[in-house]
Amino acid sequence: MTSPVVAVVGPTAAGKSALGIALAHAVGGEVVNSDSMQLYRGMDIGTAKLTPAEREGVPHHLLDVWEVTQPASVAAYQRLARAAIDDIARRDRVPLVVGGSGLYVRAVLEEFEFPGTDPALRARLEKELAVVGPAPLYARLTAVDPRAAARILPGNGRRIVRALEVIELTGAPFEASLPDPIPAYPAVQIGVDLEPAELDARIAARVNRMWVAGFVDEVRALVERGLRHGRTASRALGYQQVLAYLDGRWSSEEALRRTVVATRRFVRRQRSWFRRDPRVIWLDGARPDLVEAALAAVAG
RNA sequence: GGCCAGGUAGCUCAGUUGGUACGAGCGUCCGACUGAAAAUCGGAAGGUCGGCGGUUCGAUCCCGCCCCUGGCCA
Repeated sequence: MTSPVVAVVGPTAAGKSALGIALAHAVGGEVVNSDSMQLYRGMDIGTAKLTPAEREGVPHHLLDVWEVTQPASVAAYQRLARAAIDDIARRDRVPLVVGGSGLYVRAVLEEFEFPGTDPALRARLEKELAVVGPAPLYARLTAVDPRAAARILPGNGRRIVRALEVIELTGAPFEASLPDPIPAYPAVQIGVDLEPAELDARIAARVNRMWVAGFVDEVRALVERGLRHGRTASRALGYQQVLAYLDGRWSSEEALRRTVVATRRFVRRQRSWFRRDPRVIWLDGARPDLVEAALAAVAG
């Protein structure tokens, strides 16, 4: 019997990476990253990616696989992650999916089929959105697929465009809500979180440390490699703010401050995503016996 | 000490020619989320309108005094 996949989820800065390492040592596991931004090569300081030394010899998969100019893709990630998990399991090791990108985690752990995409069609719709705004596109969606329209808010241009893309591409309606979960692997999900005040303090400290560690230089170097043309990477937390600083729009202090604030907002979204999944077993990241508690949860 | 500007939501500010503040942006809280998800979008809670007194049927808006902040002068 193959061992279940263990997922470590929760808001940023709560201690997922460290727990992942500890669990890997304890159960003979390997980490599969499920943090959308850590997939980018060169985005290290700003994503709080573990350094090779901090990985303590534990193999990590799906770090540094994309160039910053490449747009991120859940579907692509899904294929890569499943291949990594299958490979780890085949070697009788335990796959540990560690990261805070909720959709990515679900896409891997559950039966989740993404309809296709068509870059040209997408570009056309996005251009239209930029020119006329979401209202006309929403009206069209309402006419073509009222069910999908009812589930997407009229102002959400991004989702409207995607829905229209899928409908045009497949000729079928777009399922605009999350399906009931059907596990793709037997899995245990461990949620790590901290008291709000404590997590806020950790975030502020972490972002300050990033600046001291040369985050601005990291962004400068990535600009040379095309960061500004990266649809996804250029919008990553912190990177987005430092780019504004490099453009002279904000001072360095302002960029730092706004990164802290934006990270708090991100934490809220992560919580609201993971909280709705009743299967997640929540543990306080501050408890001294965190690793033991997590192992107990894994053992069932 | 004198002059000027200003004190309205947690923050930065609109506004009311005197009649219950349609306040805005940001923050905060809650939620949605199927190929950008560290993205995108929605909802809610927050206000003794600096203090005291006066004028008025009625004052956040007018008058007086006081307190506080910034600038200029001395």
